[in-house]
Amino acid sequence: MGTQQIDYYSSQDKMYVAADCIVFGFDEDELKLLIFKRRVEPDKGNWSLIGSFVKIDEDVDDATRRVLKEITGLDNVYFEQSYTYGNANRDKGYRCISIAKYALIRIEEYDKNLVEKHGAYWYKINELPKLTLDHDKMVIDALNKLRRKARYQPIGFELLPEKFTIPQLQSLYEAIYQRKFDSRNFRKKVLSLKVLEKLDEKDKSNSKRGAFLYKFNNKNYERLLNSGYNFEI
Amino acid sequence: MGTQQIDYYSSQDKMYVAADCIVFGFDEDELKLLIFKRRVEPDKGNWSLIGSFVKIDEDVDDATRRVLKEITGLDNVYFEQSYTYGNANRDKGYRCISIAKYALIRIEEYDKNLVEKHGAYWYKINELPKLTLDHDKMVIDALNKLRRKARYQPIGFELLPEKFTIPQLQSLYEAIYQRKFDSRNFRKKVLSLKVLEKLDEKDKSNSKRGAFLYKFNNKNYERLLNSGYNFEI
DNA sequence: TCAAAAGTGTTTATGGTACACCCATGA
DNA sequence: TCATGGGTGTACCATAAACACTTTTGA
Repeated sequence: MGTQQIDYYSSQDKMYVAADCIVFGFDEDELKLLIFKRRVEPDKGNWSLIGSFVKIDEDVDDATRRVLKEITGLDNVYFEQSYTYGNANRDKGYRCISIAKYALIRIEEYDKNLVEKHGAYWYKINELPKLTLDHDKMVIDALNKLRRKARYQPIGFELLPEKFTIPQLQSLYEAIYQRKFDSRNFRKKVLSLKVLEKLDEKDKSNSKRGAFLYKFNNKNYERLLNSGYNFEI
Repeated sequence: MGTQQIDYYSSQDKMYVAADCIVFGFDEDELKLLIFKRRVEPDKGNWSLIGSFVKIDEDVDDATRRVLKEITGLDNVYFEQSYTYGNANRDKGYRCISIAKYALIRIEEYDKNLVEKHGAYWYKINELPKLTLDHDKMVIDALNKLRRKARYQPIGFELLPEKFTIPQLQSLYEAIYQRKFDSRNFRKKVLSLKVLEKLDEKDKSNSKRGAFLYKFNNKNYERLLNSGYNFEI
């Protein structure tokens, strides 16, 4: 805050602040979004992102972690801040500012029991139903942020299992950018970054021959980031 | 907001929301930041960004415009959202969430009378004093956002007068990125974008020979953006 | 006439892009 | 044996980077 300290909030009206989460996952070569069918009014039956009001003594990031934990059962979910939506009339009936965060989760780690409990479903990113309020825009914005970020940080790894194959990594990037890449050029590029460690195991779930598994080398990644680079696939 | 509608705000405590502005300007080959010496408690005498609480029925962007208008006397100042700062203890005594915006203004258009009125000063970006609270971090984050954005949008034009020379444009980019560029390569690059229109006038304020003035061609810029590009100087 | 900034071209290096075939294996 | 996905190398082109001298003109 700056120089002004006028009490604008002396009226009865309350300013609500919500941490809303755009939860991306990757599964079966598809980028997916976790959304919820509202089971209470207002807007019962409509699809929505998940979120929660931020408590008065709670960091916004902690509110985000709380929401993600409740929904996915996971601690330490990767998330980044997207935009903050502050139009006075964006919500119905009350003033609510939404601080949007996008999260990336490995679908196979996701606790499936939580789905039914919360009325949650994974939708393919290009088959989404209409969402409530301005949530459609929030998804578009988050996806654009993800795409932009994935260009200069190998963020995509957050969406893959710990061990993954290069064809898997490629199909993830194809899902994020919604276009095909040449497999020779893709492989050349990601290997040139030297952040992948080849393992002795193969994953044979997709082919008879099997594809070598790799894991992500965090130490080399740090080095890469500090030297400043650009993914540019 | 998502599925939860619990009333976390039933206590006396209020959640404040502020629109805080990181105002960049360009002058005499230097990138500058507009900051304020607080003349009231708390934190009297400390340097601070400018901001205001968001009114209950006011869009956050409108609050930003209100602040910028009051400080600079200008309508239609260019601004972008930076981060939202939501730590519970980031402000003193009360809970305040800060939605940070960075603004770019042409210093010569700035109404100098407003400086004294608000206790405002332009500081060179690399000679800033310590700012109050987390405002130092807000400036660093905003500067990084500006740098990143300037790579894929010719955002720098917002900081220059309507008519400007190529050496001026270069020194702006040198101020933003804090490094030198080769003048031949810089000129080649910006002219290749075809968003500059050469005028018949010269600016002789910096040399006897004078440098041709250019203006920014908005139509070509739109075309450029839609075709997707990357400034990459 | 000279100091100081404006303006101009070419060469080299790097990295992106396009492109087609062989390999391994389980069914 | 064959269908399927995994894996490899090369040639070309576009663009970034490095680099030095001439021009203009007011003082």
